[in-house]
Amino acid sequence: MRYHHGNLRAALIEAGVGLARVGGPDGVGLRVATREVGVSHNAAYRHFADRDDLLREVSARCMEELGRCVEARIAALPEEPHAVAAAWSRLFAAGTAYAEFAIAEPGWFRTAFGVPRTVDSARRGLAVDPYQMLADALDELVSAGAIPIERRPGAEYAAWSAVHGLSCLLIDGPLRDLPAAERDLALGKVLAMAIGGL
Amino acid sequence: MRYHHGNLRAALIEAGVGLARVGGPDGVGLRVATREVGVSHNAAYRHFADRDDLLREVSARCMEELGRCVEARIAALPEEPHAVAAAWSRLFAAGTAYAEFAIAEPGWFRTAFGVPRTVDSARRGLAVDPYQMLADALDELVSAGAIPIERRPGAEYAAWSAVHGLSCLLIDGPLRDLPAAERDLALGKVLAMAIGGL
DNA sequence: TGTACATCAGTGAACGCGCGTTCACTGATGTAC
DNA sequence: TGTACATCAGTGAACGCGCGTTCACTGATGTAC
Repeated sequence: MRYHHGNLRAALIEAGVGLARVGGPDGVGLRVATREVGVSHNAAYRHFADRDDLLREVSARCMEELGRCVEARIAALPEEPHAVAAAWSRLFAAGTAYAEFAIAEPGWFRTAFGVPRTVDSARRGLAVDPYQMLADALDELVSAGAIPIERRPGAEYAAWSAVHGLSCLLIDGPLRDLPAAERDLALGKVLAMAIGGL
Repeated sequence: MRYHHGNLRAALIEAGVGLARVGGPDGVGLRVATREVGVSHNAAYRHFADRDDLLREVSARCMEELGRCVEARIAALPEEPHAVAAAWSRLFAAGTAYAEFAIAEPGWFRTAFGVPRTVDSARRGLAVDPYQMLADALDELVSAGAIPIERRPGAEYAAWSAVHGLSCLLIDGPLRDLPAAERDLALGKVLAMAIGGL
């Protein structure tokens, strides 16, 4: 370890992401992150104003991680010539990936959403933005004629809420211990409702 | 303050509920609760195994608080002779009350859902159970013929997820700073989707 | 090409905080005789 | 009706933890002359 680390800021964020994975937002601390990187605990203050500053950065990375998951699932979709069917299956894939991410990586999921950031900072500059991907899929449905345009405003709230809510209930809430089969039923129901209700 | 408090357990839970209201689950501690009640910090160990024990109890109270809110809203509904319409409007009222509770009392809402409890302990013995109230409303819709019975299984997951997800996004998530008007639009959309999708 | 010096990025010790938890204790209560 | 004693519900001091943050510092880097 050189005296001048060279990339300490990035290293601390990466360490923070690792901590968030295990312990959620509460698991991200300055001392533990610097320890992990192998640097004295207040070297961090050269790169972050305070602990919250680091945490916000980590939270943004977690959000991106989620975005990448959704993106990958959509990219893996088979060719679908019919535009409407393609848009629906993109929406379906996005919802599935979202919920599965929450179950597979609850720490990241909690960190992505459980940290106070302004709407601006929450989305500006994100490499991949799950909310934007959802909005895009809905726009495609409208332009393909599958959804009447007058139902479009606010539709992303509805779709997002449904999938997000299930995710929350499954990882933190009363549905935490649902057996996997029941979980899949619930996910199917949620997606069917979201799609049927649009 | 008598040496023997007489009802310390209940007093500590009540203090905990007050702390949760302000600070969410993290705001509930043994020391701060005992301080609030005016008793030495480890008198609590006569009544709770540890901090988590208190927190679980407080969490259950928060869940009941939510249940009472939903219940009150339903009880305040005007007479509606048509059974189907009555059931729909009960469902609508429940969803509205749920989201409004989350916005009005985010600390309680987070404490109700953010504390690890088994499915059993999360619901057994609750004076009022929001989940049960939702399931009841759905059952009524089925028995009134408004929902075909084959769509009933899992429907509570879908409806619950939608409203719960919106609540989470509004209090902790990226929709935190949504202006009130936009918030109402979102709630309307979510409820319309939930109802349309069932 | 070498040297002086400003600037930057780390170090290490220390402070103070609030927390959960344990210990040995003491004051109050109720019950058996 | 009174007394001895077990039981219960509190007290107060202490331990140890990890945290965020501040301080004065020193080693490394790069730039002007």
